[in-house]
Amino acid sequence: MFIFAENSAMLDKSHKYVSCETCQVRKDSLFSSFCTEEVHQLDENKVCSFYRKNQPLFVEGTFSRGVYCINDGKVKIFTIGESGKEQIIHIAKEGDVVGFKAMFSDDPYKLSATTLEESNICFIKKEDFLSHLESNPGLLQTVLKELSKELGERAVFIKNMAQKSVRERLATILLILDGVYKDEMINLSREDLANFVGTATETIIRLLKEFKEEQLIEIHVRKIEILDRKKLLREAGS
Amino acid sequence: MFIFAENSAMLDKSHKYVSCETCQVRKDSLFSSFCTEEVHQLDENKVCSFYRKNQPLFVEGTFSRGVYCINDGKVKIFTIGESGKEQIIHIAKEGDVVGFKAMFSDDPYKLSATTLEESNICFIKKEDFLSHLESNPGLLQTVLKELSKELGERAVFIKNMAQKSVRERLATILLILDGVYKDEMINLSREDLANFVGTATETIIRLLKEFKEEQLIEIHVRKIEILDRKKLLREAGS
DNA sequence: CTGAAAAACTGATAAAAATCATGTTTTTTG
DNA sequence: CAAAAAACATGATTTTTATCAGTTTTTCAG
Repeated sequence: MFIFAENSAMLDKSHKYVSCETCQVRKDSLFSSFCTEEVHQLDENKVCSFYRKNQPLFVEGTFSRGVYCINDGKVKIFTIGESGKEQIIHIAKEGDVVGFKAMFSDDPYKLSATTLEESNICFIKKEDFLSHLESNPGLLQTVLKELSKELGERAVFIKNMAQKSVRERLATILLILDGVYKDEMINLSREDLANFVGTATETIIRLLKEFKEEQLIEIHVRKIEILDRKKLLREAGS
Repeated sequence: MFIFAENSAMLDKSHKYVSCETCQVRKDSLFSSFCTEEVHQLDENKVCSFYRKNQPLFVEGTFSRGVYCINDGKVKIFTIGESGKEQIIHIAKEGDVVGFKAMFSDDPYKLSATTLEESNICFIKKEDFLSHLESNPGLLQTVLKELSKELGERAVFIKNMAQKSVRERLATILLILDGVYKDEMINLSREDLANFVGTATETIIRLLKEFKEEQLIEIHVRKIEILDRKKLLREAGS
């Protein structure tokens, strides 16, 4: 009975208790510089929730009420085009804080965020986040740095879309995903991959087959294992 | 004689004296919230220079020493791909402050900036800008808002590159340039246009001809006049 | 004012990738 | 557990856009 309960708890993240004090991923999050007192404050005011796969955190066009701190799981950040096709801009993982860019303007979200797998995510109210930002110059510094970093990343993304072939872009994105999924295997649908690379699903399927034949990757049903990072980097053309 | 001198001065921006106090474009710049004292301080420490066409303000890979405030002129912000082809990310105009994103990380510039025409541009040292930022919460607010706005714009740019045809992208970019060049005609080389839209120069030339035949634009040698913004917006597909 | 260089333009061809149609697995769910 | 749905896969075809190889026009320095 207890063994069942334990197993169940291991699979079902909804029962996992998360305190900011002991949260392992906080160490390399926006909140890494927080002192004990601040962590305590964060802990008191946050709301931690379990998200099923494909649950939205926020939707473009709505207004920000706070930020989301991912304790466990993956979240795709995307925008929807005229035709209804998603364009994935970024994939956030454990330790990432999501949705704080929308808080500095009075404009609604320009992007949507949806979980890619079962996730544990804490919500911090806008007012709490902003008050931390005011009282903690370190946090402000980190936020400015992060904004600047993302601006750079998006410029590179634009250049890649403009100048690289689909094959090169897929290689590039696979390497990015390798960093996101770390020791796990990449676990994205072909459609999501296509919406990240900016191409058709069929093209992704064909190219993955090519990469597999060239021993750059291995495919386990739907999960992708990177076999040869060096060659893949060469394929990425940069 | 005097008439000649006057005409010459009107064409030659190098002799135009610019004080922050009277600078017309400061009103809608990052520094719009500055009080008299702050404007005075800005004025004392800035260095105002004349730039010829195609002069670089900064080059990717080098380190930031301060920010550039465009009093008059246009500046392209771009990054260079593997093949040496530029990808233009943004075109800055009078009143824009350029290069401040690179100041919040210790990383080198990820983008380059070069004048597109004769320009008057003031330089503000990193330390001066940062000290203003520290003492003026309004400036910080504006900076955060600007960073957030640009992040949104780049996400839209990525989506456009991924999901729109070259024709739609050209229409989109022409409308953006219409805003940049305001009452003037758009004055960009076909190559720069191609590097902004993310396509080949020949394709741009052919599409401009189409747009001209469809009475959306008029071409005066190299300058482009927008005739029908409404139709162009429809062509842009959003 | 002129000649060389740069930019703009044109047409033909090739390559890349989208689209469409259809079949096969895999996953989800009652 | 079986049926339905969703995701994955493959082949044929079409469209878009890049590339190449020129010509003409414009710009600019001397």
